[in-house]
Amino acid sequence: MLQLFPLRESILTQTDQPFRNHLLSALSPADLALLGDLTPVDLPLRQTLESPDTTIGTVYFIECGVASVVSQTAGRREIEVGLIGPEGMTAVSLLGADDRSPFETFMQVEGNGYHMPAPRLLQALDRSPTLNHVLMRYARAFHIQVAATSVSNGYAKLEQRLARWLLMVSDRVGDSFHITHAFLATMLAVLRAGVTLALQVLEGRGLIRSSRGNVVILNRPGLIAASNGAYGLAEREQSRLMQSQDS
Amino acid sequence: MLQLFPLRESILTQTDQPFRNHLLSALSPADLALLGDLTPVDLPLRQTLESPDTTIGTVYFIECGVASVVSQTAGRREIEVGLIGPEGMTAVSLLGADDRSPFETFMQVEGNGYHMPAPRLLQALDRSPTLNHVLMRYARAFHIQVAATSVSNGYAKLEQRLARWLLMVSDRVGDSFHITHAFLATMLAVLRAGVTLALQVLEGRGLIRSSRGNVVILNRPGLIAASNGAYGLAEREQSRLMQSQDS
DNA sequence: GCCCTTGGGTGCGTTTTGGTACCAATCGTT
DNA sequence: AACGATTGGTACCAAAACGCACCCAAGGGC
Repeated sequence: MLQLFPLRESILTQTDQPFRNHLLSALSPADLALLGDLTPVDLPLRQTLESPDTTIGTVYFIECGVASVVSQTAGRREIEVGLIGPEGMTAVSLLGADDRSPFETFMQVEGNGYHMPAPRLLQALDRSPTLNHVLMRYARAFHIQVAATSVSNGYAKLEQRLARWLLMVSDRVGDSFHITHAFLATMLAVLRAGVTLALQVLEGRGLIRSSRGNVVILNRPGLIAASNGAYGLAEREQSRLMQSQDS
Repeated sequence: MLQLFPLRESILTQTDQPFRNHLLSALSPADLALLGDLTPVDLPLRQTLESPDTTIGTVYFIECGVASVVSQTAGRREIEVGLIGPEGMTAVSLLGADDRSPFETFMQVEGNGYHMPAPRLLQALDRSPTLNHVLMRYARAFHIQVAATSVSNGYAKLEQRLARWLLMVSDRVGDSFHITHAFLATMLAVLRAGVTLALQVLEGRGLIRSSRGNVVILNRPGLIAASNGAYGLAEREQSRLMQSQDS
């Protein structure tokens, strides 16, 4: 059977890899050397990793935690367009021949990772086709994720979108994590009260457990079913795109 | 003042450029030569340009018309994730180190363009950094457009999303075009009746004129206002990304 | 002309979500 | 222990969208 969640598996399994970040651990020693000094950093809640319309100076590789890529809408509201965890990196713009992004990226679930100067990454990309390939494939997976979010926003009900979001986060940080209803509401661009209701429904079905500021995933297949197809596409594609470099 | 719609302007203005496609007309003679035989093709309504989960064999450069990139959702419904016109090309996946896409691309407003074999494009990309740069910047603009669609799907009302869609199409084919309510409903993943209502509202305000199978944009600034911020971001970014190669 | 297909307009009840407000529970701090 | 801030639960009404169903109108082909 096709392994659909290599991301999830590797996060939950203790490995002897030096890196928990999938990109870093997929790179050859030569490519890692090209990246140079990867500085370890703590990534506390709400820390900004990338500011809108600003030249990107620093690239982050997340080892643990989740960052959200959000758009500021006209009405000052925010909405999430993408989500980054240990499977990826920030600064995907740099892989698209751009030096900035109209979106903001900040930590949604605290953790840690590495960072490095953006120019150094560009230099390394220029010199190593293999590095380029690995990161490019990740960028591709990220773009598909964004498209899948668009689809989800377009036709899925709140409850289904919520289920998808919880699954995506649990893929990246495990089955238990800290998150508030208000934060969730912002990311999904819905009312906080609506999130409360939807969480209660999911909890009523035994799919999750929710206490003050925390969510625990209890029944993953059930949650996937509850997402009604909203969850899955991006994850299959991510898996497909990463396979070539895992083998 | 910053020219926000170079795309639109160049479509409406008769030029002596050999190509109406922005990418092709931005390429140097050397890069064009590298692409080799660009075959002219008519692109009738509903013609498939790219099939989901299938190796991409052909790349299309649209000269006139609009193609939709759509996702097939769980319930067999379709929803648009992106839109391609004379500013761009299909097969953006190829620029992301991928050979396929989970989405389908087909003509939404008929027109014509050029096509070429995908392997030839890959070869050319490999040989010309300048070609690579131009197409990469377009891919970047496209990805931002997809993200903007996600935002629009997430928080905008039907009427605003509709206004955005009409504006995006008019940017690409001019102020009058053929489209049915049912098609619009599918693209926006809403009920056909809802589209009828929303079109009537827009028409009532004198922003458009809608007759059987046709829409005419009458008041562009008004429509932009009606989109309530849903339209604009992707277009500004497109403009920014294309500037470097226009100069 | 006539039929038939396609596209558009409308009505109505239901479901979902938005908007707003207010209260209760929990937590950290003083 | 007391307090304030954060977080979660709930209620109520309005707006929006869904899901049907049904009819009308415009065009095309015969």
